[in-house]
Amino acid sequence: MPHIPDIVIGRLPIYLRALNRMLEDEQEYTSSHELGERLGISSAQIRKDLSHFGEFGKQGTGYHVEYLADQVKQILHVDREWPMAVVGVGDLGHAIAHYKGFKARGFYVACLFDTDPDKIGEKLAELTVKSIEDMHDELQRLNVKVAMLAVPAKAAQNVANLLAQAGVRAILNYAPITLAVPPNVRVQYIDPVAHLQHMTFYLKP
Amino acid sequence: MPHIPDIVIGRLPIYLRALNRMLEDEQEYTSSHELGERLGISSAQIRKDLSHFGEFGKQGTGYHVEYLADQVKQILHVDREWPMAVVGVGDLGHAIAHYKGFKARGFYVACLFDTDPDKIGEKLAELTVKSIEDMHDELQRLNVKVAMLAVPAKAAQNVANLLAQAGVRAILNYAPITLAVPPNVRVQYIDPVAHLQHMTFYLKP
DNA sequence: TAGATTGTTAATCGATTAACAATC
DNA sequence: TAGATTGTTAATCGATTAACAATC
Repeated sequence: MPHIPDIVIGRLPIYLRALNRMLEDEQEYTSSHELGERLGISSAQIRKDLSHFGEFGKQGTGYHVEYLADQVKQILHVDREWPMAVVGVGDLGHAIAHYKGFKARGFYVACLFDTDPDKIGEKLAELTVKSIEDMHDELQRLNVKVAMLAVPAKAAQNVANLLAQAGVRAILNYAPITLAVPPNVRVQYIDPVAHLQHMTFYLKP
Repeated sequence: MPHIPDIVIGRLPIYLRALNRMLEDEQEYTSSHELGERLGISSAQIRKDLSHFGEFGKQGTGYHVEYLADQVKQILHVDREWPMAVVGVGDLGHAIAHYKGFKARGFYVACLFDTDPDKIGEKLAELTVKSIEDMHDELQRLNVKVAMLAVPAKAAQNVANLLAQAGVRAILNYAPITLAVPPNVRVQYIDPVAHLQHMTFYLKP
């Protein structure tokens, strides 16, 4: 597996999402054409993307949905359940902690942190909110490599530093700010307002 | 303004985010180099992107932060406040309804909808949750063109159809499913798990 | 066998970058 | 003036698509 473009990796979760949907509908086989049609992507791109990782289809019949889903899960390393930390238990942190959809897709919330003394000690989705002070030790103890960052923008960079120091390697950042992190740490951004602004460009007022 | 690549539009909100940050820090001027360094983007790309829309800088001194921010806001049509509908008031819908960050960036939540009779009538952030049955009329009345979709995956496509029929032109979809919509409706996706899976690819287990 | 669909190659398309004259 | 930085052009780089032999 040499030199796979990051943009290809970014599409695999989308493919997996569609495959899971087909599995729910008890569909046994699919094709690059069908998958492409559903996702608004060309069939050629889907075949090319998958070809980076192996040969998963059969001429004439296409792809076995369950088999392909299993393969993509392996490729993305979500054929297991990654423990995650959630930092910041405001409204968003609560919603994340209660969300039921992680397990089926390779993750679970293993611990919660906040700085607010009123929140520390709070019970939430079978977990107790801990202080940021205890974060380093807890992350090491639970072997947490993945974190979701749901704190105010002002606090985000500082928390990111602490996470990196504690060995976290992947941060999903909900704060509307670009983070600076060491090269061995990956960051992905969730900024709903940025998506909204992207769309209003095309809206004639 | 002919033929501007969509990928360029997608970066403008990121630029705007950084400019707002600089404004908060009372920084008067910036350069494509500084902006690029902060965002992990080349300075050439930033200059090229902006050049699609006009000439906003001065040789030698760079860009006036406030002026550029105002221009980008105009380009994205967020020099106003767009009323939004939120459909689905579960944990996520609650978090969205309570979120304070929309106004400053060009949006506000104007109405809330759900199908659950237990939730209809509930007061939430100064708004009353309405039935999906009333959605069409309410959206027309409030002239809502933008919606956030926070319902379960199973219900999402159906709600998207209703939104499109009611004249909504931009949908921010939190359900982990690709939607089929008429060509005059734009959709953006927020799938946190997809981002997590993107990152675990690079994590050696 | 005939029809369908893969995986792959080569061609096309589009985006990013490097370089620099213009100029504040 | 000297230094800095823009906007733009042309070159480079990379991603997407079209086409098709292979084959189920």
